[in-house]
This record gives sequence, C-alpha cells and structure tokens, in this order.
Amino acid sequence: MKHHIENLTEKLLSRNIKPSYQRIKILEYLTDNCTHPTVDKIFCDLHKEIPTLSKTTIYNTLNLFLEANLVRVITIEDNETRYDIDTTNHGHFKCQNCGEIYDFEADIENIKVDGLNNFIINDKSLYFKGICGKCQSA
Amino acid sequence: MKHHIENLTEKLLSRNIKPSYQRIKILEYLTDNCTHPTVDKIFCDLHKEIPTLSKTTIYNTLNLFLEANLVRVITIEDNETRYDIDTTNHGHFKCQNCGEIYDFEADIENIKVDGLNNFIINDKSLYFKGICGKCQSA
DNA sequence: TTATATAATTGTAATCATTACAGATTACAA
DNA sequence: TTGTAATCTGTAATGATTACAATTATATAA
Repeated sequence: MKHHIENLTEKLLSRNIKPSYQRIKILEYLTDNCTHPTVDKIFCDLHKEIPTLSKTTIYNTLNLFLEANLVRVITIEDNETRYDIDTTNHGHFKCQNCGEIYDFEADIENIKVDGLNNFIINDKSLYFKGICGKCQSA
Repeated sequence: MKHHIENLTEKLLSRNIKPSYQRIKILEYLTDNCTHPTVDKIFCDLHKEIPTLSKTTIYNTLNLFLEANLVRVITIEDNETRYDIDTTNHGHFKCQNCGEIYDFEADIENIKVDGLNNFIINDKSLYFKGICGKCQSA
C-alpha cells in the first residue's frame, strides 16, 4: 500500500505538528504497519531506510503524536510499550504463545459500569490474553 | 483490619506455595492494602517493619503469586507495574490528575466482541482513565 | 539429634527501556 | 545573508526488573 506524503503532511499540520522528514517517515511507518510495533521495532525497520535516524527522535515523536491523539499506547504487557495508529475504540488480544497482538471489535462505549459516578472518563482500554487460533492449530 | 496468619498460611498452602515468613508478610500487606501498590511501595512500607527484607524477594514473591493466580497485574500505565490482590473481574480507573487508581464494577464477562472466533481467552482487563470526583471538586 | 540436601532469601551486578541533556543541524523570518 | 528558534542526534543518566552467586533457613534421612 502506498500513502501520499501530502496526506501525512496534512494530518500532521491539522494537529499543529510541523511535518519534518522524520515525523512524516514515522507516521508513514505507523500507517503502513498496523502491527502495534514497539519503539525498538520501529527503530530497527526505519533505520535500514534512514541510517541517521535516532531512537531518541522516535521517542520524542511518539510522545508528540500521543499528545496530539495521533496514536494510542497499548500497555497490555508490563514490559513492552506498543503504539497503535488506530485510535478508534477497539480491543487488543495478546497471544500468550506467539506474542502476536490482534485487534478485535468490542462495544467498549456501552459497557455497563458501576462506581464511577461524577468521574470524567477520557480513555478506555480493553485487553484480552489467551491463545490465538493459529497457535491452537499448530 | 486484622488477618489471621493461619488464613494467609492456608491460602498459600492451597496454591502449593511454601508459607515462609516473607511470603506471609507480603500476602498480608497486599490483603490489608488494596491500593494496587507498586513493588517500590510494598518495599518501602514493609521495610520499616522488616529491615532485612530484600526487594528481590518482593519481585520473586509477586511473580510466584502471579503464577498461582493469587494476584493480578495492573498495567494501566506503561511505566508502573501494580499488583492487585482482588482477582475477581473488575475494572480499574486511573485519575490523570492525582494518579490514584480506583476499582469499579463492570460486566466484563459479557462484553460483546467480534473477531475472536476460535481464540481461547484466559484473561480480560478493562482500564479507564480520566479525572476522579475528588479532583473535580478541588 | 546430626548430617545433608533442598529451597528461600539477600545483595550486588547486569540488563533493558526510557528520559535528560548538550551539541549539531535544519528551518524560517527579518 | 544573518540570527533565532525548532528539531534532531548521540551519549549519559535514570529507574525498573532480572540474573546470579553467596548466605541462610528449612526439610529430610540416617
């Protein structure tokens, strides 16, 4: 799949983020790789194409994107922070065997809760763990 | 609230965990302090009473408890791993202002999901973030 | 009881992810 | 063109967690 640089640039500008080369490339990577990558994965992959890219820039850029709600963090596992370009409401499933993270649809908005009267809710995350279909077949 | 050592001991024995002094004290702490403490919080508090206690022991013990399903991990924030003695299904709300974590009831078992056919689900977590009632009043 | 083996605990060192920071580079406006 | 601010980079610092070896405690067998 091919993304137009103009679209990425506009997306950044619409959030008041200056569209530098690095930021566009990182946004492009996230858009093309909806695999909930870690910082290390992003760095290793992009480093092949941009040898001068620094890991610090990836951290800085992702934090910038986070502030602007361009990405969301997935903290399903305590030792690995992952990033998701898809900020619509959906759940994440992590396979305890192969480690892969799957998206799934869930009606998170309408979950019935009790005990949060007068609380302002800004963010909802739903995480499942278990064994994926592939690993059961194998 | 006062807990009988016998109950704690039995709880450990029922999971095939040898009830050492340290393990009982850590389990007692978790039972008395349902505040979803971090390892550091547990260490600092217990260290006053047991100066010889090692942080490594707390890590080891918590991992042991995790394996035995005596506690569950809360990974609502990517930079702080917390532990919850209450393993029944409930949600966690983190206040983005004061940092406090609140429990809330939620019908997690019956959430309608799509896209997880043939998946075995072992664990479900629901995390909300926002502003708690106290912080809004202040 | 005593000797021995096994398990648990401890403290230090190693590891890994993330952030802090200062210098270099780039973008942009006067 | 020049100066200023923003961005990027690389290294060092930080902090959480784990690895590991030595010590201590516990359980078992003679």
